[in-house]
Amino acid sequence: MLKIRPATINDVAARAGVSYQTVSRVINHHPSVSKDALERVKQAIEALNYQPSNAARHLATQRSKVIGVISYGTIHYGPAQMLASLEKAAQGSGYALSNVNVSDLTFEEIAGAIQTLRRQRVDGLILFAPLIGIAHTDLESICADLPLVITDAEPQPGRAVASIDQFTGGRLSAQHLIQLGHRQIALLSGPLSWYDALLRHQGWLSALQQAGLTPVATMESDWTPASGYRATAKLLEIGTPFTGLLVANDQMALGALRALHECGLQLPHDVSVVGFDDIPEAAFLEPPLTTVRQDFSLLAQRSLDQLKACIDQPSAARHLTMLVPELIVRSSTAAPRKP
Amino acid sequence: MLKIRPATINDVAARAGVSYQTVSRVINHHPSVSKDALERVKQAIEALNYQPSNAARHLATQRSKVIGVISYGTIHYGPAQMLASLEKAAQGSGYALSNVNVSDLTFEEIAGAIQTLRRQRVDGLILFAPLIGIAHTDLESICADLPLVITDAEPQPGRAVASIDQFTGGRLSAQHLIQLGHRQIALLSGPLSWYDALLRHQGWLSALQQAGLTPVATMESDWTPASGYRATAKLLEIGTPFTGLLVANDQMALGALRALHECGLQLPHDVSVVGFDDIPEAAFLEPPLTTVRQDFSLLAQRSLDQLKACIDQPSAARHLTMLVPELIVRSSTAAPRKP
DNA sequence: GCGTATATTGTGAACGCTCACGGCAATTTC
DNA sequence: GAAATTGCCGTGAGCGTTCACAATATACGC
Repeated sequence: MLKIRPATINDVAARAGVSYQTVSRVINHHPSVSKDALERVKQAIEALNYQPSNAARHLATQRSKVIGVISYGTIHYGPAQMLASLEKAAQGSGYALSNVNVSDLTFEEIAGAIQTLRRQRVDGLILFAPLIGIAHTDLESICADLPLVITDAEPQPGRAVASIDQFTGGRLSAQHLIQLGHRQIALLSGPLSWYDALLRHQGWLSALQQAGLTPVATMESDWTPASGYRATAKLLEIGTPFTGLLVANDQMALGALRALHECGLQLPHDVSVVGFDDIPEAAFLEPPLTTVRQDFSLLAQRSLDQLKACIDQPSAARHLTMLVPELIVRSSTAAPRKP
Repeated sequence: MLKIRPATINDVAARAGVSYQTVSRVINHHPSVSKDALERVKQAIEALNYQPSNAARHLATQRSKVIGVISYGTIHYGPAQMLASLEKAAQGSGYALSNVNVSDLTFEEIAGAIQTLRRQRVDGLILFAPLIGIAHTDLESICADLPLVITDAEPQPGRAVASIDQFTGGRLSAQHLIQLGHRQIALLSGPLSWYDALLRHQGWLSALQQAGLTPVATMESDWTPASGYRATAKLLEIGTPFTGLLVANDQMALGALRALHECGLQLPHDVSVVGFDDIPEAAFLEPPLTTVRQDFSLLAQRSLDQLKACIDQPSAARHLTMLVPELIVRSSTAAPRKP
């Protein structure tokens, strides 16, 4: 397999008996090409299996047609969904995606990712990472000149943001338990360094407060089933009385379910549990999990739309898109057993 | 935000008072640059926040430093893992990744994806898609000139392949049930158009056959918990007698578990279930799931290593890397209840 | 002090494409 | 029938970088 150079615009031109410019016109669908030339060029393209070089186009047009994504934790359900959806959406509108997954949420990592994407001269950036603890002025300093959409992070004045309203999501799940009659509610948060984990937590607190309640316990875990299991086991061990458990994602809820089972508790009669995400597994857990569903596919589409708007009209006002999540009631929640 | 052109090598050269070539030497770590010039150039780079343009480099060097990935079903656990691992591995060795996720396993889709990646002049291709039904001669015809590693598809003579040995994985799980004493075993496969689903299935059959058994039932589902639930419910409905259930992935196993629970069956005493994948949830199901673990991170690394070898020494012999999966025994399997 | 080796630097061309412009027919206009 | 318009096509330059080569400066040997 000796490396054969791909055909160039000149090869096509020579074969079709026209100038390279005419070929360029054809591949860019420029109208002023004669029927005859068009046909010859098309045949030559076909015969040589010619594909225009993105790199050369990029250099000539100063647009890379690539958008950069900075993501975090793509092994988790939500981010993985989002990424897949973004890719699909980008494909549909002629952009390629370049993803950099940061392994730590430090400023250095983010800055490094931005450098990487800068080398690719991405036309815009979608920041899909929880950015707590990273000063937005710092962020501003390294990508002031890049069209940027922030997703899953704190809204900033003047910044385009597309997000799912995690606060409302948290409120919805807490209100659900409250309406069922629960008064002793424990909270199992995700890592509060994640912006969405924090917002869900705040949403819970807001709803509880409104009902005149305070949580009987508050725990923080790391999104994994194992951590949810440990936290719940601990809660049971120290004998905290609770009839409702709000969990920040379905995977941790799964761990919690397991801990509750092992303790011989009946769900939902002894304890009601609400998750978050509606992973495909949620409906098939024991019992099927009441949870909050987020539409990642729509979020991806909106983020991309906003970014394209930023790219095309750099002067246009940035706005804020908020998608409201949806409560999915299944069998892991019910009215508390009468004492 | 008016679009400011990023600094070029010439800007840096002018600022440092050297020629552009010297700057090129600095960014490529060429030795013959004087201490003095090196320092000045470095400062200028810093001051201008200069990043070399990948596109221009690509054009000049004829290497894009991008590797293309064609993937399928990245919303599922395995592919998502693989993709994340690949990206990490690529980052570590100076390559960027360009992923195209095909939504159908038709030749047209694959060909289209390859066209897209050709435009990017990827240095190599990792085909991470089950390719049953796609003639390898067809594949050969569209990417004979591209370094290619096939993962998760049928090995081809002369093609580099890195794969997890799904057949052995299937055998392992079946042997486990057989050793426990099960004789009535039902099979719940993934879509047999996926190469790995097929191999797992064949692995099961091979082990059963070796023990002189035939499956009491064979079903095919679509990887989702919902499909696993439906298939198992049907199995129970028609009264098939079985004590062991082999399932092609953990998500379907989850659905199966649910169906068994609903029927009032005790696990593992009435029925033993073995899954596949070892998703993070598996250890926390009710009961914790016996399953087969695949090391995607290692697979990604090996695939990339092979691809780099293909790129660097086009004439070297291709070989076949097979990773052996591991049986993880938990509580969803036990000896069958004595009749 | 002169030729020669060595270290450092600069110049021209090329990579594959698009953009701005200019040229030439064929057609239209008066 | 000359001038203006239109449709189609080609030429030159440039995008930001690297490569091959040439040029200069410095050091060394005798």
